[in-house]
Amino acid sequence: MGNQLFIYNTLSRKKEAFKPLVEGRVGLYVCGPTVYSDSHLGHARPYITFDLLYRYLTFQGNKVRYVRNITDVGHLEDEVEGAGEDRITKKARIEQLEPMEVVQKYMNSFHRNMENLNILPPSIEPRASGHILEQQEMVQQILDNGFAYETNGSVYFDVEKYNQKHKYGILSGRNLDDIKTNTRELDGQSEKKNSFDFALWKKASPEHIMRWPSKWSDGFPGWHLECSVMSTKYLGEHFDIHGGGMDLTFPHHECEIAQNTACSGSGAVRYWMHNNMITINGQKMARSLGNFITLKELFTGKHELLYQAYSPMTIRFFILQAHYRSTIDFSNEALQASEKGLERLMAAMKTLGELKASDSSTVEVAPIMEKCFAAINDDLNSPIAIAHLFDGVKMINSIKAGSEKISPADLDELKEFYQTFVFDILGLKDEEMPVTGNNQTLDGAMELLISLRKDAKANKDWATADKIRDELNAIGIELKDTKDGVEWSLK
RNA sequence: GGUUCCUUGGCCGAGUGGUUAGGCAGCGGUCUGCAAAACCGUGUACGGCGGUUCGAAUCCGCCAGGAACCUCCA
Repeated sequence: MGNQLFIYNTLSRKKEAFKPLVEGRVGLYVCGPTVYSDSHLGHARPYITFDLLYRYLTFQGNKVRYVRNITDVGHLEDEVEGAGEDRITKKARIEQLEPMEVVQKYMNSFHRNMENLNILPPSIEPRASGHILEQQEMVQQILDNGFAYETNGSVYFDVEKYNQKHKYGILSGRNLDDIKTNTRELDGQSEKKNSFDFALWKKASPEHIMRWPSKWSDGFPGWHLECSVMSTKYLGEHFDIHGGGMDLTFPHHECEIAQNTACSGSGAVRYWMHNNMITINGQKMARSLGNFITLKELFTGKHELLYQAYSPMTIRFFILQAHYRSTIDFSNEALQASEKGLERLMAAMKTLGELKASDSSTVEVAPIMEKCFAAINDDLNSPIAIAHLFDGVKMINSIKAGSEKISPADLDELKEFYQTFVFDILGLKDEEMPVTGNNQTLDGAMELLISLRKDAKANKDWATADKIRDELNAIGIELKDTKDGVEWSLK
């Protein structure tokens, strides 16, 4: 019980004890990005959330196969704007690039962002364009099973027929009758029996560059197919966890379930997990709404809404300070608070490493460790875990100040715990700029200035001492007089 | 219009019936030649109105405001 992970399953709308299909092995699939522009803050959330899950499951001793796809085929654009072109094709035309060049460019940028955020790479990162044959096979299988029909070279999923045998809408809590009365009429639906049917294979219009031959037409796979296909291929017909943003619940994940069920007779996924959105002024941050800030802009501070740059770890910590199923609101104030909080935590980590043990403890280390693990076990409640880590920070500082004592055994345990929990599980890292090492000339000059200032201070020549400090500050070097001597850093 | 969800102190954000969330800011203090930093301590809350209960931020109802999904979307 103590080490039992509970996760909230969208399918049951309850927290459930997580038991992998095969003891000690976990199959995890997460919807990856469509690579047609730079990732924004909102995109960081699922990848950080599921990175935490991946790290924790691994820490628990599971062998985890983590599959996260790259969508490089391009989903259909809004008909009004894109006139049937997919997003990648459209972007290619604007930038005068080959579609695959666009894909490569933004995939590289995505990978850089992920590395910056200390997000571990998945075990397999399959690309939709590399699984066209498998997708065609699944289309055929669904056709053979009688849950799809072909019209003008396109193949559509027959939702009504599916619903007669299985239930459509189990994940999002919808029923077909409601959908029938509430689905808007969109262009290009004349080919479909019903507006809520969705494409499995789409015939390409003449201007559509990304296309593949098939027995139905030269075209491209449907919106939702790749995840069904690639999860099945790498994780099997049944696997443990599928994650993604809440906005994908319907229709994307609902359709995935329908496709898998239409193929094999049952859904593939045992636990569906959905992270909530990042908002800005209370509204969802989204590419389509134009209210997004890219990760690159956050890291460099180059965006009109940003007061300053925020480091990748500040972003990671900011996201971990909210529970993944709650919305989290972007603001400079919130990010600055996270930055300060993270600095405090990291400073305590350093202090912990330098702590001296006494012969006995006046503090208890076990409760903190237990509470942190209990929090993560409770549906990845990272904000609670972090709150308990801060209780530990207070304890660490008190030991340093001498008002509390810690035994050698407790100290070892505490060190080991913080190392594991903060770095390995939460995936934070110390990103403090190295003060020395990159420029020996500068180091030497600084040593000289600090030593001159020390002499001035010894002579109570405050004018000279302050001049050195203030003028260094003016050119971007900060001096701090600490108990352990003078520290300097580039601002 | 349909479905689902949210409303916590100056800000962010936990918390599902009784016990301090936590971070940031503020305030007080320690340290310091001064400053900064650091550390310690500390107040303010549960959208409104009813109801259930010995007791509700937490359960129920109504009202107000907001959001997500229903269309690509993390």
